[in-house]
Amino acid sequence: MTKTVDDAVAVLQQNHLKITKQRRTMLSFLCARPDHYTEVTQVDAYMRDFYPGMSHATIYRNIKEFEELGLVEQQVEGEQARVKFQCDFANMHHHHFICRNCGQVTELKMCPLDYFSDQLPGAKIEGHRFEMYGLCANCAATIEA
Amino acid sequence: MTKTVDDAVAVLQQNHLKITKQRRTMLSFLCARPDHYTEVTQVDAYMRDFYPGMSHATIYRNIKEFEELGLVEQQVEGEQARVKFQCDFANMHHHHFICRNCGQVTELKMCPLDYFSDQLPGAKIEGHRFEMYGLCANCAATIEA
DNA sequence: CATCAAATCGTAATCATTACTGTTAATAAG
DNA sequence: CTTATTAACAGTAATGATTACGATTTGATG
Repeated sequence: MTKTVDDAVAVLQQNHLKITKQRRTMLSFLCARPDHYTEVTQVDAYMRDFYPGMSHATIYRNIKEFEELGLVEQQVEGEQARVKFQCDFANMHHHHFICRNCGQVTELKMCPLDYFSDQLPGAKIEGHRFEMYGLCANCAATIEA
Repeated sequence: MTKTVDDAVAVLQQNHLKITKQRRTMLSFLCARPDHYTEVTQVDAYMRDFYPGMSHATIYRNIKEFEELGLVEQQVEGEQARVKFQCDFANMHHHHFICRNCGQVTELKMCPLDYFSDQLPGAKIEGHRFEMYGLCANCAATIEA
């Protein structure tokens, strides 16, 4: 079920987007960090190191396009945005637990929406956001020691 | 239980912060918009209109201080930050449903954390974020018509 | 290979937020 | 009430992420 760079490139093709070496490198970079949100500024720094003189605009535009295709997930929380390779393009609805130490993402099953919708009679619920953070089991064990 | 500007000012006093006319005006502005998140840029615009030549820094600094005292709630979602007068300084744990049309905030009872903690054995959950948005009952009825 | 639209570059703009420094004014003590 | 102290403020300018734009390059297609 976990997708690879080639899977992502195939999606680009299917949508008549051009396969450039920059895009391939970006996807490769993101794909190498599965289950981790990476700060967009770090993606930017890496790309501009890899392709000296690469434009900021290109990087941000590509992230936006990748997101529209479901290849990555973006999160705009506070200061700067973060982005994560979407290992499962199927776009299943899910929520995340994010470890503040190692950055690992755990997908949660079940959605809290079910428990709340009956508190809002008449309202039309269009979306929601749910996220948990802390220390994953590994880091919790390590740090406590 | 709903707090007023004077209650907020009292908190400033208790914490040995000075009561300036700027701060009073800010709190008054925010207090007049209960259950609504206001964009910080709008607070900024209003204050600089009220006190021509007022400094951006003062406004942002005050919001941060108000937040530390629990007088307001801040939300940094995407583009610009939003802020809301905290009618209940008691800092009870709760979540929000936010109407995208009128901006009304409904506080939700019950916290989804309970339903998820057992999915993360060993992890140390330090925080979470939950939010729902859409149309409140009033707006849903009006817009549908 | 030739074509053409899509991607990219490179520069500069935008815009929210913050640093910094000298000045003002709220508070508490006399 | 007067004064001393120091937080709060004004004003200017910086920062830093993100985007606009015009010129150039390059991937896809035949």
